[in-house]
Amino acid sequence: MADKEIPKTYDFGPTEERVYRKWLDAGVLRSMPDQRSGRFVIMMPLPNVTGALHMGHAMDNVMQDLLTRWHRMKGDNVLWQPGTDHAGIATQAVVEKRLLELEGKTRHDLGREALVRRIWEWKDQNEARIVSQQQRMGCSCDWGRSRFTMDEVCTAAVRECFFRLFKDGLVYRGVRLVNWDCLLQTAVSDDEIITEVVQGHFWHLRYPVKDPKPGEPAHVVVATTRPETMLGDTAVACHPDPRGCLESLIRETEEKTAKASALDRPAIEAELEGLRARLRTLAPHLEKLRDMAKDGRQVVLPLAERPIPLVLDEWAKPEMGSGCVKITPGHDPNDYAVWERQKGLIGIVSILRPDGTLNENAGRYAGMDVKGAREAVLSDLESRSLIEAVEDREIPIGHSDRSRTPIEPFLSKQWFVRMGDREGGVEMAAGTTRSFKAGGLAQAAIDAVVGPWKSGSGLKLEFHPDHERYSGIYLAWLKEKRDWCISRQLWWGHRIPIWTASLDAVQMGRFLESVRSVPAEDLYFRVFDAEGKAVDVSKEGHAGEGGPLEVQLCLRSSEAERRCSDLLRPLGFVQDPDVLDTWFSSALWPFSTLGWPDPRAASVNPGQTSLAAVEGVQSSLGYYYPGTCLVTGRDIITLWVARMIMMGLYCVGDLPFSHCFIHANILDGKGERMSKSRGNGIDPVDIIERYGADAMRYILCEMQTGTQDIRLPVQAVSPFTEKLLDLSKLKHGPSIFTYICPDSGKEFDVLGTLSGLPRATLVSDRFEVGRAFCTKLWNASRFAFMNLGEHPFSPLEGADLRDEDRWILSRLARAIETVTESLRQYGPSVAIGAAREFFWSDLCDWYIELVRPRLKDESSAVEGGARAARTVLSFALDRTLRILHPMVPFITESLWERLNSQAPVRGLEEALPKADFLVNAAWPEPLERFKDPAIEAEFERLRAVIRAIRDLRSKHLVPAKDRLKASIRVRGEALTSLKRLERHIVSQAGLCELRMDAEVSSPPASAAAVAAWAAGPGAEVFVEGIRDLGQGPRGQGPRGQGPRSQECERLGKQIAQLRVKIEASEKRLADPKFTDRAPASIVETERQRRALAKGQLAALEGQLKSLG
RNA sequence: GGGCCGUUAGCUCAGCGGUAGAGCAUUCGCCUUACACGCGAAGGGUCGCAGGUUCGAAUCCUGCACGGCCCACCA
Repeated sequence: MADKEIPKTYDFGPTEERVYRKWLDAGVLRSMPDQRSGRFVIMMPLPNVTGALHMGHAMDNVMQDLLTRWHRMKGDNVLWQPGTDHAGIATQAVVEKRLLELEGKTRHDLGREALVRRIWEWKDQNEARIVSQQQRMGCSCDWGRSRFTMDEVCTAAVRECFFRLFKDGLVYRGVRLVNWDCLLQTAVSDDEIITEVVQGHFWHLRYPVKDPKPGEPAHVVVATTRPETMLGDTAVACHPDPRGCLESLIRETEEKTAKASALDRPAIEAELEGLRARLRTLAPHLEKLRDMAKDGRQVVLPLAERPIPLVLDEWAKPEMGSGCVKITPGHDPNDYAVWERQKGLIGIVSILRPDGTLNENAGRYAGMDVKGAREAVLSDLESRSLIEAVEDREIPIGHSDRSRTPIEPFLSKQWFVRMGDREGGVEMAAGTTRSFKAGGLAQAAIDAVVGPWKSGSGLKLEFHPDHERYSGIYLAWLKEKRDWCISRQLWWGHRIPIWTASLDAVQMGRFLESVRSVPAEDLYFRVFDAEGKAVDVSKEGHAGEGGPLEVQLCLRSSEAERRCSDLLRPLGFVQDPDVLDTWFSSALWPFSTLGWPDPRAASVNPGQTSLAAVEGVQSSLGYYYPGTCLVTGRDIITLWVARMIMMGLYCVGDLPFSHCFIHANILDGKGERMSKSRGNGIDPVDIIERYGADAMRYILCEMQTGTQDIRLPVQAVSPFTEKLLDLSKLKHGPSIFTYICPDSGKEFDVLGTLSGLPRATLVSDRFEVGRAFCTKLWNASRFAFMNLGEHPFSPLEGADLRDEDRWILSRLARAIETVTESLRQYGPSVAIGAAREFFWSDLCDWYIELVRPRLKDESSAVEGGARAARTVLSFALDRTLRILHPMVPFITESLWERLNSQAPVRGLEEALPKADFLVNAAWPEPLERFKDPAIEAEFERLRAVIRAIRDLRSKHLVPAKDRLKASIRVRGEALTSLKRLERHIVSQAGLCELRMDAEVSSPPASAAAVAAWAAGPGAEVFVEGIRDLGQGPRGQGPRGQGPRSQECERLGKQIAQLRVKIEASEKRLADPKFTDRAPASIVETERQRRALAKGQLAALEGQLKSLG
């Protein structure tokens, strides 16, 4: 390929497209089980089909691609499983919202089937966009295995898993207080709630005592932030021992006071005083109430005019409010707990309908929404003088993450997975060769991290890069072992495979009869009586004689469902209308995608890779499970990681992955988390279009330094001026999503949703650096291509290598080692830093400059100079492209093509195996034998000497073309070494003459010679023939002083610094505590340091003197 | 309220017991035929504050301030 064909700048756009297409066409990204034992399996954290990807996803995807590409090059059989998540609630919410906005319809206008069809259409559009974003980033997943959580194969896994859980008694239905989203009308999990603080009030209400006896209070005061819930009150509680409770609190606080710092003391003392006052004034009152409660007395619930009991419960805190608390079990989780303790004494009332309006239990307030009811209740209480006081207060209120509406605690029937331990334990992976016993599901996931347990294949779960920290988050969540509410009252998702019917004795008989004809493994059922107690119908006399019984029947598969439908329909069985929590199907992702429970029967989409075992090839499940690594952000540890581990162990009997790499979150310039809805989210495609995919990947790798979240200052491209505007410094328009362009004064929008305003693209100029790197790589390669000629390979012998060749090979060996080791330790930043350092600072800045003369001078080819230089250069470029490929795959692959065409055979002593594609070329072996600390030290000195001369040139404003005379005073081994490398000093420092000797004297002062201290003890550099500083070509220095006085000032400063250093050093060395206690090596370095500093001081003083 | 994390050069971050580092930005000089998305050189930090441990602390311990995250929650 001729030089002219290489363009001067790297055009990333077309290259990226072409290279990615090439990988796809060649099928190099496909995975297939084979004989290799080295495997690397990553399950992509499935993006939600609803959202387009942002920078956070880009980080996640690039980290996975980095590891995937590295392992592919290492020769592992690699599977990166891509796919998307149906994201039940989020997706349905978006589609419903659009339906309402665009067509003015609700989901009920459409009906279940039609809505679900709409959502499928929506999913198809979005999925395509996500896949295209990932491909543009360079994700090397196996697209031939792409899955969606509602694919047939995933659905089959969901049913199988649910069936097993149900049969094992780990799934149950119960009436519980759940978090209710009144807009979407579904239960949501704790994890889907975000707390927002709002300004609210704290109302103190009076509840009249029913038939007060003499000496008893006429009313009890309770306080609430939600007065409308009083309609659902079923009791008022006070503490069983208010005095004792207060006294022990006072004791605790006294202890705290004793330990408190002076700063905290006043606050604690005030608290203490408050408690003492309560003990004096309130305790007697509370004790009276306690006695009344013991006596079974009641209060009258105002407005409802319903008597409710006064009960004793420790939930009532004597130190707070009035000391009494209203109990609303149907609408408050704490009160619900009180109800569970006191079921015999108090009732439970729900006053809410699923849509958030009040129901008939609310009497005349029925039909009002929460807000309206609150106003009405307050005004009615007010008119009866039942409000004792109102305080302003900030109240944290849980909001649904999806609908942004306040969450109501709501009593409803839901399905749960039992997380806690069970007597006798739980059989994990029952019926398989990997089965084992665990205390419970959560405990199994805990055992995976701590304790002696190991999986059948010897695995434990390990977090990176900070196991201690991240396993802590994981364990803390799991230890609560809270049951997992898996039902959602949505239409989009996996429908719960349970059919229920209420059967009388006769029907039960018919049911049991017909079920007998169904294979036992197809279904499982449980029977409950009216109280929800399990009934064993196999026993005589339990088949519904006492009234109708509820049958919960689980059908194992869609075939079983088809087979049984004729049997069940006549008996009135109906399928549960709810769907499963999205995380239920995501929890199965690591094996549902591989065809569990039966890869042979797993159906895949047309054109996709079969999961079944075929001739000579294992099934995908058998080969790729257990997988290797999960890459994700911190917030997913509890939501997803823990659940995958549990389900992997429960269903398959081994860990879905044994490494969990937690990467940083991306924040904006203000330190806020990046997200589309906040208007600070960057679309990776915008970055790719502006800077290139490799530039983006380069920066993302560089930013992944450890556990620290990363700030990425965000700029808007002004739609008016095209200039980059720093978002954190801009003034907002009327909305927080609009900004004012400072140059034009016009307003723009960053979301693209505010009609009428031009939208600004969000980018970040941090990516400039990545683009610059790619350009540099392009140009260095271009230099190589221009100088390699049609380079035929012939083996090198040791004698062919010159000093600079040996040096760069040693540096290369080190770089390969560091990059490999850093990748192994999940340290992308260190890896890319080492690769960059080698490539830019060693290869480009020095090696290429040093061999330039050899490459230009064909005559030196006779002695092997040019040939060796070309061999080493092509080899170094080959290795550089390899170690960079996982980070910047596109540009390296395209350069690889060119390198292959120009120097198809590369190597040093022997030819290396050829590789047509870099994507699956071998990862570089360590070059142990080329490591040479001695030559590296020599080059360190060489570079220091050259820099010293360049410094002098720069200070004295010597034009680049002027050749100077220099001399170096140096002795011993350093002299020998520098003599050997003399030609490099001459060429790199721009000299015409160089003298080096132990006895070189400084040139006469009249020649305005200057000395500089160079690297290592005892090397002084003098340059002759430069202008006196007082008569520099410009006359004036940058600060308006003469260069001479400026230089004097600089020298003076350095001398002062050195003196301080020497003084400190001497003080330390004079201290026997240091010389006795510190290790000898440290003391020795300190001595050397002092000697060095003294030498430098002498040199600098000499210099200052020569300046006059 | 409980827990976790952070605070190092103007910015973004490394370093985590032995002389304060990188990239960007800044200043100065260069269009030296691979590269001005570049080359050469320079300046810039009492490592949030206060104590303690140590011969020695950015690094370990304690407290405080500020910022962030997670969990629980004030009825």
